[in-house]
Amino acid sequence: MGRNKEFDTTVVLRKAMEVFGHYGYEGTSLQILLDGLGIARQSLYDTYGTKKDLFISAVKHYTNEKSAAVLTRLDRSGSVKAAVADIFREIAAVLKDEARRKECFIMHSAIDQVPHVPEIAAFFEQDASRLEEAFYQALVRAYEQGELSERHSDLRALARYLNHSRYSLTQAAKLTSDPKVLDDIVKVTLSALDS
Amino acid sequence: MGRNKEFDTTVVLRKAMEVFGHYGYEGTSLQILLDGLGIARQSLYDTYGTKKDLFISAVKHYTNEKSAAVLTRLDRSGSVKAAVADIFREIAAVLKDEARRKECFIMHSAIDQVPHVPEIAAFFEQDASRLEEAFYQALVRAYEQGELSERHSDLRALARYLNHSRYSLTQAAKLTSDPKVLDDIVKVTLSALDS
DNA sequence: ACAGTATTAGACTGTTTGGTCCAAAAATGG
DNA sequence: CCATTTTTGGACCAAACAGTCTAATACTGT
Repeated sequence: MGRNKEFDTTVVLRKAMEVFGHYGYEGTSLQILLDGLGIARQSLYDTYGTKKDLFISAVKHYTNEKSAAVLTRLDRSGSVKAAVADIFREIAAVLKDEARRKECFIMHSAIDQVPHVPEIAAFFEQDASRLEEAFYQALVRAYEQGELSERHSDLRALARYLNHSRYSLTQAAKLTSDPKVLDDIVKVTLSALDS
Repeated sequence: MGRNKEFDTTVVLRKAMEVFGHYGYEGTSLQILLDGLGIARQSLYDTYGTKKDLFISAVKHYTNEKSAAVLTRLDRSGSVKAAVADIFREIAAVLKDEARRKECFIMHSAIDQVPHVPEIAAFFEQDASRLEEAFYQALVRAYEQGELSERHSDLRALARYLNHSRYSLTQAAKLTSDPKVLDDIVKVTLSALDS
């Protein structure tokens, strides 16, 4: 019994990503936040807790979603190089889409808060090691399948590089609105796997 | 005549980079800023103007310094690949140095402000195109010197990639304190120039 | 000594901040 | 109808904010 929630909490969470991504965590005043979410002050506090709580929830939700997509693709059998190419081209596609790119910028605000919010620091550390390991295992499989040449001696370094490059594309997107630049960066990034 | 300035304005500017780099632009209160700079409130306003003015000055000073170093190395005759390797290994060295890395993080705060401070946006746009062009010209020379193989057909893309990678290393440093990870990323990044 | 400038600490101001509280309206299931 | 819950807007608060101003002190070249 009682009234039902009127808004979809994950839809609002997505709006929070956009707002925090645009203004940064500290740059987002409560008023800006509420305007962006389209809900009332009390609804925010009842549903998500404080501004910081909402921020952490949004960061985690965003990261989990993106990481899950990467893990899924890497776990598919078949060409690993094709899977990695898929992953990066998908990221580029999102960053070139005026509507979908907005929420990605919460990543930038989140990295900003790493030194000040231990919970976010710990979360990113765990996520990064999980992803690095997934890339590494995929690269081992690629090697066994004969997809890599003797040029790729250090698969650990390659795994770290791929995971880092994933994040850094968002930064590039914030600095340029030219889709060609993003495509160029992805193209050269992927060439690290060429023979 | 009259009393002389007691503090070196570029030394204080460097401290500003560290403070803004650590707390972000919005996250830096005037009190934190003054404590970090070690000067009085009035000295700040007399010497640099408002908080935003100081921030812009610090960003420009940092960027100009780093860009000049890159341009100098690229303009040297001799191996271009060696010059590029030098540039990236120097960046990694700074980011691994607990003392020198701090001021680099102002870059992150600066990118944060790109959508909100037109002066910074314009400045970065100009700086990026200048650097991209320098990398491109260097790569053309490398090609003419026989340093590149037929694998490197798109020198424009390679130039954009190198310039982007330069920035992105700072982001990587903010996410990990493991120097090995930075070395790995640099190693693979440079392998984009291998035959 | 003197005029000019720099430095400092602190008072002060009007605004904005994140967060709480309240009360009334609206929806829900029993 | 009724108890329960959500939603909403606005009142409210103490704290923090950026920036200005003042007044006293310290240094400098003439």
